[in-house]
Amino acid sequence: MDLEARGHSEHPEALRLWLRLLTCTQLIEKQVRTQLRERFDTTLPRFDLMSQLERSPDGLKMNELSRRMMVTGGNVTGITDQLVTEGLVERLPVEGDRRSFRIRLTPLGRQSFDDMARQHEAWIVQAFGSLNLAQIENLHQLLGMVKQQNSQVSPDSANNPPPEENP
Amino acid sequence: MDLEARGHSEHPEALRLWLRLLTCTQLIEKQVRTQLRERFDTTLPRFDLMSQLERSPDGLKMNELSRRMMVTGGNVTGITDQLVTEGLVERLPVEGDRRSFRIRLTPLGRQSFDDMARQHEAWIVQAFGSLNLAQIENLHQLLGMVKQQNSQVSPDSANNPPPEENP
DNA sequence: TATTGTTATACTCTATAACTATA
DNA sequence: TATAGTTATAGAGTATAACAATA
Repeated sequence: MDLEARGHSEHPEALRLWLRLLTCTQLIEKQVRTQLRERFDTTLPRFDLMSQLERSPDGLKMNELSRRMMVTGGNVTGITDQLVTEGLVERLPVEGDRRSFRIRLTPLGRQSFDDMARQHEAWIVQAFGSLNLAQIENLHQLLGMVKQQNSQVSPDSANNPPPEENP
Repeated sequence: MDLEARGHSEHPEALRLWLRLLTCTQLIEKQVRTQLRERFDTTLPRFDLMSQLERSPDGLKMNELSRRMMVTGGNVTGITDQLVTEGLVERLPVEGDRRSFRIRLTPLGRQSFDDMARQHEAWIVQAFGSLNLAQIENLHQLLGMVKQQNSQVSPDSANNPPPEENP
């Protein structure tokens, strides 16, 4: 766990910050992936897709899911296929465009997601348990500036609208 | 790019922070991976392995590399094999234990890494370009608390020493 | 017996590009 | 001609477990 050994520059502040950011994310992400696998026999991308749908009761189109999850369309098809097979999501027609679908959580999928989300939140609260509320909000605000900067220079920024903030 | 839609709790501060942290890391990591591939025909784990070695002129043993890179031993063997084939790193004997090797950068590997590291730093400076120095150090310090918290509860914390800080 | 490292294997995730159907 | 989604493929990345050599 010494990713931060990568810092070696003469102006190392940004580099050190990046390595620490990466270390923190990997530590937490590894825990989340392990728990999702062991407790719910699922994966982070599957959980991610379901959580996108949880916020959109009317469903989302494939290309919208692809944009939000930051992966290409073929992958969304694959993950969606799995979840459809398990009865957790469904493809619904879009009136007026027979090429498109709305992907939506089924009642079973919503129940399943709610169970996972409750546990997931507890893991995350634990992960940030050493910070008080002011520190959490300070971090959130600073990372907001980082997010904005890197959304603008993202490789396909020409096609994508800027990232949306949620209330 | 709406990973943050995953926040849905009634006590959402930690969750929102996590989703933003994940988004920021993914945005920057995607850029770094793409650049490493396009400009240097290499990958992040290869770069990571070389950067670990760059800080240890006498080399590192396989299990130490495995620990620092947070991946299992078999993977380190595979990446090391690639880099040995390309003449970038070498396996040297460890006196007193014929089971072990020291993995070390070759002169060619050091030169290659220095080239990449220079570019890499520029990408990272750009990624955090919207923050001033005080904000960078503030972020670094707050994430230090997160790192410490999650190193302690890491799945194999029984075997691993706590994370090391670099000067 | 325990440890170091390797090999073999399988699976998830990903991007790319060709393809089908519809607009 | 363009767009929405699928299929096919290849490769990265990872974990697991069995294995060999040495301690």
